[in-house]
Amino acid sequence: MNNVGIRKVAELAGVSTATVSRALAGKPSVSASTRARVEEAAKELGYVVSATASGLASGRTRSVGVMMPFLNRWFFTSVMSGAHRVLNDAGYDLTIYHCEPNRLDDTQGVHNPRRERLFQESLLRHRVDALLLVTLSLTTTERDRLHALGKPVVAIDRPQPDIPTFAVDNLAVAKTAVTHLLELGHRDIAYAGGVLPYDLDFQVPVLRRAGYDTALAEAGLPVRSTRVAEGDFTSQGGYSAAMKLLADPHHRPTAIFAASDEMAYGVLMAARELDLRVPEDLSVIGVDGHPMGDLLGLTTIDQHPAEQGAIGARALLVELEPDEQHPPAATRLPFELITRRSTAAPRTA
Amino acid sequence: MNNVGIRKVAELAGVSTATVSRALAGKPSVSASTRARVEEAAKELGYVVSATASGLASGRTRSVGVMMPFLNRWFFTSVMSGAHRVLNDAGYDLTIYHCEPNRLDDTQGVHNPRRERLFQESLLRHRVDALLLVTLSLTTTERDRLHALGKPVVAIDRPQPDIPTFAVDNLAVAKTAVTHLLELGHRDIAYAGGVLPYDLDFQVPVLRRAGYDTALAEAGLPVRSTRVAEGDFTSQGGYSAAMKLLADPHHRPTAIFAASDEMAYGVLMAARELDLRVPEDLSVIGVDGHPMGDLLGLTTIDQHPAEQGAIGARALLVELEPDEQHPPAATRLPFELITRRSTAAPRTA
DNA sequence: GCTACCTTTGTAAACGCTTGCAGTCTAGCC
DNA sequence: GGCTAGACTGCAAGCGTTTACAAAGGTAGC
Repeated sequence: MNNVGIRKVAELAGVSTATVSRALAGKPSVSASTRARVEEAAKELGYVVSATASGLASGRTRSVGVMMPFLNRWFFTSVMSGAHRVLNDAGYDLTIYHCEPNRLDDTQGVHNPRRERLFQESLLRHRVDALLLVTLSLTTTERDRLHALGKPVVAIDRPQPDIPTFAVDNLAVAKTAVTHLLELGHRDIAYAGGVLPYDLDFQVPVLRRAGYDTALAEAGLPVRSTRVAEGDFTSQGGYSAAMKLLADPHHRPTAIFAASDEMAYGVLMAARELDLRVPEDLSVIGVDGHPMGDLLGLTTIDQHPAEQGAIGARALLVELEPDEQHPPAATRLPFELITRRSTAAPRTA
Repeated sequence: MNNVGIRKVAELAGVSTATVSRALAGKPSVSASTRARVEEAAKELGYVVSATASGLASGRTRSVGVMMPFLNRWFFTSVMSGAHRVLNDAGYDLTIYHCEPNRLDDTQGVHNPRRERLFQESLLRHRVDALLLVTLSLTTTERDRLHALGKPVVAIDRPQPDIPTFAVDNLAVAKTAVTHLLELGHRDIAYAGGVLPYDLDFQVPVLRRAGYDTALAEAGLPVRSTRVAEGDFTSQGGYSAAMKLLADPHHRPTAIFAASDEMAYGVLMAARELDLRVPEDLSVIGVDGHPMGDLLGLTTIDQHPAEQGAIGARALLVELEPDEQHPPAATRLPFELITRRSTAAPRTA
């Protein structure tokens, strides 16, 4: 394949392979002149360290695994994208592990062969130095296996016991959204909550729901069950939730807080279908920062998913490269209210 | 880390490491009883072959690289997702390479350090056994470097010289879309074409445009420049293209063929903003099979992106494992007209 | 001028598998 | 019964780096 090995470089540079290795790895104990000579030789021969050989000898692969429940949904891939940028710039490759969701309608200990193989085989191959979990719920067994790997692990968006997690303060996010609506004068605000069909512990939706409840309570407003509906985290889910919330033409909420932007799109569809104008008849606010929100004029809480991935990645780098100087890690993730056309004061206010 | 090596398994099973290796690799020259004993020993010890060691010794990493210009756009990640399923089931991991687009507004030979590093370093590390290129335009130099790797390479969606490519027949896709509109009775059909801001050779949009032209020509209709507009492949792009196409209130097309579903969403927005009802005042058809199309009632040509990824992956597997029995590879990719609410006969028909 | 120490480099032993080659054993054949 | 082919298995040499340790060459202090 690549017939240029470290030996040829060593020969050309007139040093030993050990020195080549040290020079190319940026080790300090190499004189400037030697390092220069080695680098030039390497460039001339087009030499690049073999990942497998280096990995075997050093025990480090310079590769990080990203585990996610969905490989083609915007939020998850945005996180991945942000992580990729950071890790790649630090010289790491990304390997993706698809951790298939355990569906709610399955029994807890359901036998999912792919997922099982992931934890019992793939991860044990030690192809990666560290793992980034994106919005994942793990069983105790799975968490144990992860810890047994003895590698840095960081979770994004969904806290896991014993795993450092980076997530926005979902309660605060929800409160911000609802408060925005309250400040516009809304008093009858509904919540289109997200249910992950695969989620075993509901963190995100529960917290957002709690934020909704809290904000209403603080405003002295009641939380009514007819003002809460659920759907999965897609526009379809948002649509069906909205259809429920808006079912009674004589008693409709004046605003809907949707647990994600894609759900909010569904709410917009529903409103349109019911001939409700947004924001005149109904205000809508979402969460995420999905790119189509701009065009649709959707007010949202942007939680900067790519930035979340980047932050998680930096946290891993801190552990992977303790010598390096790292900027202090942000622990509380930023979010931001973006006001667009879909929210306004209620007509009857 | 993982202190169970092949030697312990060999001891426990009472055989040599060579036999363990062969048994676990599924080589034929191992007796059934020995194989069983080895497998049991491995399971008991929780032994899994080390990826690096195996890779170094055998020269094969059991990992495939996926190169894409965008890491968080639906089409690309759907392809990746389909490929992942197939490859993972075959025992391969996926490593992602972000090949940053060379933007159109750059000079051709633009110096993009990340992209350069990808071709001059990352790929040379031989971390993967094969490569899947998703909608990528490469320079000659880059293609040469790829070939120099001596590894199986397959491209999806955008033909590259000397690289086996799997793509839908974009001309036929466009013709199907336009023909659908013609059959509904439309005679004034516009094209909201996609421009990839990064694309250097325009394959997809050009072919779709050609299909549009052909279908019109076959129907004896003229192609007018005022009926063609371009935007990037996003809903924003579709929106601005549609705003141009629909600018003259007295002379509007009765239908718009958008080069992607996301663009079609933008067209729908534009129509709505102009108080045009869909499909009464304007029919809209897209291409892709994006999941939100269902809710939006968008007629589209589904090109099954995940299936494209799967097909590309299978093609790689054929080359990676010549011994195995493989089903014959599909070469022409399937697509499918999905009729929904956004298209109907024109009112004036 | 001698010692002690630091910097830089080389030597060679891993790292944990895979695989060509050779050897053993069994069974079939004449 | 001797011979051969074939089926298994083991031996040991890599695979291409990294890195602990040793060695060499300076430098500075006294």
